[in-house]
Amino acid sequence: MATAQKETETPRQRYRAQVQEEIKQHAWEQIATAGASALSLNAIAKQMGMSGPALYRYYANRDELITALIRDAYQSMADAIHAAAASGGGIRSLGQALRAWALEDPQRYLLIYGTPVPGYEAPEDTTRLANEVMAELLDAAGADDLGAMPASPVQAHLAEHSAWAGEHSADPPRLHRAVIMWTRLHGVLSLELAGHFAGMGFDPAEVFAAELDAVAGN
Amino acid sequence: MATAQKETETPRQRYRAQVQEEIKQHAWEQIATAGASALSLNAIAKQMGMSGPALYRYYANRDELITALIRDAYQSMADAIHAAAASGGGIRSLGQALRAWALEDPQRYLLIYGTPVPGYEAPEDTTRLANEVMAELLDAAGADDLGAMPASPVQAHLAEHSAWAGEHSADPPRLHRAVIMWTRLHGVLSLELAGHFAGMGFDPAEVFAAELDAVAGN
DNA sequence: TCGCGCTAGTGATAGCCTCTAACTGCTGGG
DNA sequence: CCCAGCAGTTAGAGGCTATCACTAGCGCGA
Repeated sequence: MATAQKETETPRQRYRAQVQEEIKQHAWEQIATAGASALSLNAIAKQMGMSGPALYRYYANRDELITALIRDAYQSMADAIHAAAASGGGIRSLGQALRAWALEDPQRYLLIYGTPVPGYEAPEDTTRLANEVMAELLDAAGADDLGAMPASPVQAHLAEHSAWAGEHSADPPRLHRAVIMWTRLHGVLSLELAGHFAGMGFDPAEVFAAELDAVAGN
Repeated sequence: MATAQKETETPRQRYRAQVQEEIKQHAWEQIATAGASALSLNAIAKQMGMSGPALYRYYANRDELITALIRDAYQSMADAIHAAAASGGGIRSLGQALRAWALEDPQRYLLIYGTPVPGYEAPEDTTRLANEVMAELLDAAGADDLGAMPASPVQAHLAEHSAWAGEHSADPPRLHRAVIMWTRLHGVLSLELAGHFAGMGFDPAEVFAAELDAVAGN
């Protein structure tokens, strides 16, 4: 069968994929405890009982491994958002799902939204996944009443540059709500994850929930 | 004079301070072009025409240098905010000043608000500077009409945990406005600096200005 | 089933990095 | 004017990424 060519995996390919997965798992453990900048291929190799250069059979260099991790992080986020959207709780449940996903592994969130390396260019498929997430936000942005979003200059501006919004590109209030949902939730979440609320005593969850309410239009 | 003891700087002290300043300047150049993770003491030493270990006379280790840079970044931000507050343009001019300061050197902003290293603990005086900035936000939060901030659960919660707010700790709407000013502006700004709006076509300045309007109560 | 090609893994090595240790030579304060 | 202390040096340990030349064995095609 001509189509089976793709389905059939040789034992070698299977082994290869398995080892790549194991490498990523060890990498996640390192990142979770010491951050992405401390990730060491050497240390991973030792943990797996093999000697340094062997890893280069599986990832051409450190950047390629990190890129694979970023890809997985995006995928994981998209899955979480998608699941929340599918269960149909509207903006609030989607926002809470995002927060839960971020708190589950802060460094995973920061791998996507943290400090970028100046030269780094995100690969094509991660922007595709980012667009998927935006599409989900746009869908959710229409679930609640949009009457609470009065026309404003920024809506006009967003409507003029709305190629990213796909089918919803002609709905200015919706574009606006999707954008502020993204920026406001990220604002609270990233400050919380970075520990900037640490000494202040209040509960970030309360602020997050309030922002979620504000976005939903209360 | 007993008091002159502190004022008088020996030539050695002066030289020392001067070299420390020069080291920081080279460090900023490196950070601006390649990010904080790529900062190399060795490279700085070579740029200054001296050999590696000499720098350890001035900073005990890499972390101490980075801490000094973070301190300077906080100070610079506090100065910018303070100048904007002093010129009295209210929330909007303060927000625009913050954005201008951040865009002037993105990596400097990210040194404060970017991905933290898990083990890192901010030194005492940076939290003092952070509090200064918050105090400025709290002052500005009262400049415009607070009637646009209806009572809400989060205001009650913030009022219960408001030790960080100093003299304004008994003014729930003001606390709330200061917090959302912080989180919302940071939300837009950090996504812009990290390049997450890159492929979308709209102007981050418009979104930023709209958020500023929303905080001011329009 | 046999043989060979390809692949996984090895050690050696170059070139970075941080940071320590031992040493030298200048300088400025008493 | 002299010597304590400070700046700067070289050497080196131990970490990292990454390349190279090599070996050993798996599994595909004949």
